[in-house]
Amino acid sequence: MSGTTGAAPRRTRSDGERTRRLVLDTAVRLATVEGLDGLSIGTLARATGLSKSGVYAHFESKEQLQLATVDNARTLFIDVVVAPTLQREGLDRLRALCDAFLVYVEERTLPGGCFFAAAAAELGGRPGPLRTRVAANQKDWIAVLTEAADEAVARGELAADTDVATLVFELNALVIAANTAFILHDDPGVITRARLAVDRVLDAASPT
Amino acid sequence: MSGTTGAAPRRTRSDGERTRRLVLDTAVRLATVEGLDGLSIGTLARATGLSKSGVYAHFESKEQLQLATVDNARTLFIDVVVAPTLQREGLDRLRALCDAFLVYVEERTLPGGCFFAAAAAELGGRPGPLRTRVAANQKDWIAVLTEAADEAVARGELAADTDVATLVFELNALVIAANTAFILHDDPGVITRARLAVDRVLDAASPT
DNA sequence: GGACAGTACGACCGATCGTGCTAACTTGTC
DNA sequence: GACAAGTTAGCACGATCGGTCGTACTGTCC
Repeated sequence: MSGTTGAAPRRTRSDGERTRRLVLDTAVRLATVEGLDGLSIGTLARATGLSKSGVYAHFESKEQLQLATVDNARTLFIDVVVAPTLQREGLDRLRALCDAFLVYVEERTLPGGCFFAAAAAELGGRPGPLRTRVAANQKDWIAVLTEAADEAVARGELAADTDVATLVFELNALVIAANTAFILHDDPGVITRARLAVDRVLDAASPT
Repeated sequence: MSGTTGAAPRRTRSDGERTRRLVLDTAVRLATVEGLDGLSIGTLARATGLSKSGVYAHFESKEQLQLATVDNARTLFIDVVVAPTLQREGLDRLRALCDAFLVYVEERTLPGGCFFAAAAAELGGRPGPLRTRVAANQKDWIAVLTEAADEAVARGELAADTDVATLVFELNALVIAANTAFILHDDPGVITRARLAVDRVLDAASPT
């Protein structure tokens, strides 16, 4: 049906970057539901309204697309969760980080919950560049939490003998578990429970 | 190469059930790495040495195979994690449950870690019979933990005013986070850290 | 005003996907 | 020894997979 007649809207040159971002933003959203591997070029093309090769033109391979998707998810995570807490410090910031993560989940910023929680579970057992990059991002997140916790200890807002690594492990476990349960059971109550648990953990580490 | 000559070993009639179990056991192991959706009939055939139709003969559809795989994973989980703690009671049993789970992860009983952790992350955002069944199993696990914790409170091994639901949420979060981190980073240290955190949480809830 | 890099399309490739159908062969029952 | 039931393999299907190719159009630079 679509003849060779040029009735279609013409593309300007700078539309390339915009299209690339559209593809990657769509990829991040889709990947939280279908998984990074379940995400197919065809699905991505349909979701963006492009043709398969139109999508493919921006990436040299599917793996490159997946890597770019991870990077895009990182940017989004930083914007939504980390950046808003940058002007806070110490314990205040630590609480803000946990809360921002829970808001990011409960507001369904991404349809399938936290991108990195999904990616970590999917790629965990499969060595390769993708897993490496996801793991690095996860470590960065732990480092952000650790930095805030260390600062809280230095300021005397948490007990001086606090085992920061274990504390951070606990906090991360709580918010990730909230993400999983929220997505799996569609139950907003688990977010509330996670907030309660975060408070309890931080209170337990408060200086005597 | 394989001609029509019947040189292959003949199967006895009761081999059907055995083959079905072989397929399902293989499916559980593979699913922790490839995901329940990433698992394909062809891969499963290759891994078991059967032909594609030989695998398929035991199930009416791929979804039925997936559901049977979930049920098989449930049986394995009960055998490995829950059953060994049945003769214990109260706080002792609660500790044993957490520890058994961590052993189940650290010994790589399944190559991709806990089956249900992987399945929950994969199917979370996708409503359907599969997600429903996975969610039900997850609730059962929480119920097992809750039962032990309630008993511990009743026996006075945990403080009478313990918020059992939040405590169980915390314990589950810790062991699941250990699973994810262990698989993602190949780091046995996180198991140790999780044990530490479990002890801390339980100690914090001990009666005054 | 060409040359050129960028952008997007449709057609197509071999491989694999889930799923049927049929045939060969085994075992247990009569 | 015939026969039903069960078990597995072979083969083929339409669809979709990741990926390539040739083509047409765009804006930019010389």
